[in-house]
Order: sequence, then structure tokens, then C-alpha cells
Amino acid sequence: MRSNTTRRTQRGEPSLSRERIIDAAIALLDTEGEGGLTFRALSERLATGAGAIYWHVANKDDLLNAACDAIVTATLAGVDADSPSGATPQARIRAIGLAMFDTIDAHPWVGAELARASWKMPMVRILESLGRQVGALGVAAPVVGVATTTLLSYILGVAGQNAANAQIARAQQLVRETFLASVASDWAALDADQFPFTRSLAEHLRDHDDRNDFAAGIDLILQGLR
Amino acid sequence: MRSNTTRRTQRGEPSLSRERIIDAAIALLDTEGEGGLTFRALSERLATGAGAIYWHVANKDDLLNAACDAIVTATLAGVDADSPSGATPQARIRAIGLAMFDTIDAHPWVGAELARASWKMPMVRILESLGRQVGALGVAAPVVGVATTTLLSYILGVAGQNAANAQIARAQQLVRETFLASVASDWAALDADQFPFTRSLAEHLRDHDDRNDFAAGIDLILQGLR
DNA sequence: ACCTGAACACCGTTCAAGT
DNA sequence: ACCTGAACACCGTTCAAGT
Repeated sequence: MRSNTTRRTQRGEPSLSRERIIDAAIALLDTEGEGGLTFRALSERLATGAGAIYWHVANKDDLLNAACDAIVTATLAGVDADSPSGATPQARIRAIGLAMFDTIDAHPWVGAELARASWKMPMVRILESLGRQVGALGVAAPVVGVATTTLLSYILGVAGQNAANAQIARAQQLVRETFLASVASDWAALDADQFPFTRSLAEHLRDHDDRNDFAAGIDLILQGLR
Repeated sequence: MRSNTTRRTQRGEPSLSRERIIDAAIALLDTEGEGGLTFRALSERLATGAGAIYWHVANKDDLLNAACDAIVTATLAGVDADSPSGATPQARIRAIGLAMFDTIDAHPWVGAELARASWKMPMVRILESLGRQVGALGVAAPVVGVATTTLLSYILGVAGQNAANAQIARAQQLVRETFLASVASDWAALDADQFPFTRSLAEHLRDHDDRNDFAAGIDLILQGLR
């Protein structure tokens, strides 16, 4: 790592920088999936040596975290920009959740990274955005914390699952629909005595809408606040 | 992999078997953490060659999944055994959640694996247990599915976070309390204009009880069903 | 200050060869 | 049928040496 004053060869092409590395990492993760991010692949893409990257980035964790944070920051900024100024806190919370859902749909590795990340930056941003809106809900003060962390954990749980599903679908070269169909048939084949509930869910799995279900979960949690 | 008819050298010590491998894997994961499970470490512990393991286990994913499933199965069996027969569905749901919480506290790698696993066996067991109780709640049929998956996602979200925290604490050789204190001071140092909510949470972080907060989240979701 | 690239210490997985 | 262990194709990370 180094100080933040990036220098460039004067008038030349931008030299290697933390930002360029993060951008390249994001491109790699988006096109190749979680397994595609490698210091070797990255250094090839950046036309540099593998070790050079370590001047700008502490290690792979740092890089993954920074890439994740760049995406999350952009997502949350988009929510603020898109929300009508008269929107209720409920509507804003829903919007934050759905924006994260869509982001993880577009970048599954973000979901995996968030699920694995602890209370560091990208997650703190989501916590802060949610917390403010929950605070504006007008519920009793001690409830605000619980409600916010519950929403956050729920979002992270869905994020992790969607990331895992996308990973499997990629490995098997399946589109989402085919993947869901295969899960549904696995579930339908379960023992009828041991897994009656799961079997009953299997029927609804094929034609369900993840995004709607996700939103319904948020609404359910918000409902509990009244 | 091989058929299920495990043979042993007659009257001799039990030879290598899927079960012995899984037990050794669990022991390794518990003592060394997520990074401790290696085919080399495993084969040393089992006094065999690295390749021998592949006769009983498809690959590392399969092994991790099986280890996770063994723990989850035992946990859920314990819940059933411990629940008084007159317990309400709410109490049972709470008990399932708390049992999972305690299990992940004892075996953080289970949390990580669940967060990363898709709709395969260990998760299906949890889904089934929850779904039955939610069904017994007497809510409208279409709500049962949403409520169950919401509870499941919430539990998985918390599981992933706790696993991540445990991982970091292990890497830094910190006990949980010291770790929480360091997060709290990180949060307190955040920009006051940008992160007012997170800063306000920091104060409560030191003396809060994860397990209680977790249970409060479950109650909140259940509350939404009325 | 920043970059190079070989080297180190690992991985998971395979497979010819044994019994 | 089951096990051995060397070999393969990777990893992340370090570091002397360059500019």
C-alpha cells in the first residue's frame, strides 16, 4: 500500500493505480465469476507484474472489499437519486432492499462478499441507509436498532443465497430458470413423510418471482413494527 | 465415491469410510477453523493417502456439505427432543432459530457453509422444520411460504455474519468481546455527518447480547404475521 | 516511489500403480 | 474394491533487484 497521492507519468497514460486495479477486478469478477479474480489474471489484464498490484492493495481481501464497496456505494447513491422526495420511510426501505437485490442479481459476487464480510465498510453503508429510514418510521427508540439489524441480516441472507445460486448455475452453465426447475424436481423427489412442507413448496418454485418474494419479506418485517 | 456397502477388514480396525472422513473433517474444522480443512491435513490425520479420500467423497464441496449436514441434523433432532409437547408454534420456531444460533456459535464454519450453500440438504432440513411450524401458526396459506423463507433468510444472514466475525476474531487472535470493542471504536470514529446512525449504534454494541438480538429479530418477523 | 518477475509455500484433484 | 503417493495445474504472497 502507499499514500493516496497517485502520481502519473507526466502527460502519459495513467499509470497503475488503486482505482484502475479495482475497476479491472470488477470487470474480471463480472465476466468470469468469483473464481475469475486472480492476481495472475489481473496482472495480465493490467499489463503489469503480479507483485506490482501489492503496492496499491494490501491483499486479496482488501481488493475484494474495495470492489464490493465501489458497487454498493453506487447502488445506494442511485436509490437516493431515484426516490421521490415525498416517499415514506417504508417506501425508501423497500427501495434500498430492492436496489441491493438488483445489484446482487447483476453482480452475484457482491452477494457472496457481503455475506462473508463483517462489519466493515460496504455493510456499514447499508446499515446507515436502513437505520435512518427505520428511525424516521417513528417507532420506539430501542426497537430501531433491532429492526434495522433484522432487515440487514435478512438482506444479507438473501444476498448470500442468490450469490450461491448464481455460482452453481454458472458452474453448470444453466440459466436461472433451468436451475430452479432442477431444484424443484429435486425437492419433488424427497421423501413424502420426512419432507412434506418442502415438497409442497416445490410446486410453487417454478413460477415464483424471487424479487417479489424478497419484497414481501421486507414488508413482513416492517409489518411487525406496528 | 463408491457404493454404500462399507466393508471393513474382518475383525480389524474400521477401515477408511465416508463417516470417518466426515468426523475427521469436523474435528479439523472445529479446532483449526475454515482454513484448517485440507486434504493433506485430513489424510495425515486419517493416516492415509490424499487420494484415498476421493474414493469416499466426491470433492471438497461434497465433504464440507456432508460435515455441515451432520451438525445441522443433530441440532434439529435436539430441538425436537427438547421441545415440550405443548409448546406453541411460535415457541418452536424460536427454539429452532436459537438452536441454530448456538450451533453456529460453537461451529462458525457451519454458518459460513450454510450462507454459501444453496438449496441443498442441510438447508432443506431447516426449511422443513420451520415450514411445519409456520404452517401450524394458522396464517393464510399463501403467507406460509413467504414467512418461512423470510425466517430462513434471516437466520442464514445472521449465520453468515457470525461466521465472518468468528473468522476475523480467530485471525486476530481476539476473543469476541475484544473484537466487538474494536468494531465499536471503529464505528465511533466514523464521520459524524455521514454516519450518524452507525455512530449511535456503536455505543450499544459493547454491552449488547447477540443472542437476545437474534431472538428479537425472529419475534419481529413473527409479529408481522398478525 | 513504483514496478518486475522469479521463487516460496501452499492448494484441490487426478491417475497409474499397487493390493 | 479400495488404497498409495507422486504429479499436475493451479493459487496468494514475498522480495531482491531494477528504474
